[in-house]
Amino acid sequence: MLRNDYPGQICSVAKSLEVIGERWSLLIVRDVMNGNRRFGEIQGSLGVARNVLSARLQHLVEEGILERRAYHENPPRYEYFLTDKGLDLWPALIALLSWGDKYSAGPEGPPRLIVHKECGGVVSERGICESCGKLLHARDARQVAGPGFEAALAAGESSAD
Amino acid sequence: MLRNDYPGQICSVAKSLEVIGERWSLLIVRDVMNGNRRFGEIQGSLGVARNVLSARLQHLVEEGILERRAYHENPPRYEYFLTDKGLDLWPALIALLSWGDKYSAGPEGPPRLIVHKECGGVVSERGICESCGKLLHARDARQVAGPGFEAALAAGESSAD
DNA sequence: CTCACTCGGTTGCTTGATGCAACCAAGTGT
DNA sequence: ACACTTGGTTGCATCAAGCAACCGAGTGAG
Repeated sequence: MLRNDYPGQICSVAKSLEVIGERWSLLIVRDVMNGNRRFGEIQGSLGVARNVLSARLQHLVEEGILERRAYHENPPRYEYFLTDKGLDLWPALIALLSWGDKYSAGPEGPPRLIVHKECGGVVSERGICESCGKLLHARDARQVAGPGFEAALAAGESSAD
Repeated sequence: MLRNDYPGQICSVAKSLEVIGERWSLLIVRDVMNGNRRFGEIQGSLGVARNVLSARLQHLVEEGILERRAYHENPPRYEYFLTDKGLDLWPALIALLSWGDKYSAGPEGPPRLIVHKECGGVVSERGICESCGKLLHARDARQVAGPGFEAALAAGESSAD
């Protein structure tokens, strides 16, 4: 039995986890969403083992979540981009980010904030702009350093952005 | 290095995944949310190995996501309940469910639907009732069989509810 | 009173995934 | 000519997951 399947489950949560539930997969998607597109960038940012990253990227491409495009021929050099299917993982990432912020952030506040590109408002747990009230999608928002960023840095964690 | 940590990551997504990113953890939370509270029920529903389930339940209790209560003394028998921290994972589960529905459901439609208890409306990807427009939380909704349920059953998957 | 069964696990073994370091191929820079 | 970069692959050691067997304390059937 493979590691990444949950046999006999009817729930779509299980289906989702079969695709992006493996260790590192969701963090790779998040990394690409934040602009890290190349093998070396992602590897450096996450600290994931290179063989594992290679396997995950291949899997995510097969699943239609990432797309691999050559930015240089000979020697071939590639960049990874999110497809619409990959971008649709944004609400799940936002939900996990918010949960982590709520229960793991230090007293300084969350290390990262998601802001609405258009109006600069902070994006809520449900992916709604707290300033203008719009329901957002992946392309409408970007990540910036939050109030707890410096503290997290000082705690010996790498910048990785 | 432990399996469940992502060292050097400042992002709260990584923090969340350190807690609920291990295989089976999120499905256990979902199972308890759906009313499976006992070891045997969860084990039968998920088909997870008993030693792994034991380890995950213990971990989730330590993390304050589940609470273990005795419903019978001598021999001790326990039930697991979600804490507020556990219930707060609902938006993330909804997001993953919706993503799975969108990309893995058959032509019949999703196998499960989340409905608003109060008005019976279907709950959207962001945990908002499509009927009355309210922003919902875990206790406001419940899971029911969806249009694709029978098809999923016929596809040889277990009922597990 | 005994035997089978339930419930909530634990233990031991096997298999498979992950982490790490070394290596490689095709350029580029100095 | 030699080191460095990029995007990997390969081999090996370790750790986690799956499986089956077992256990302790009751409960129900005959």
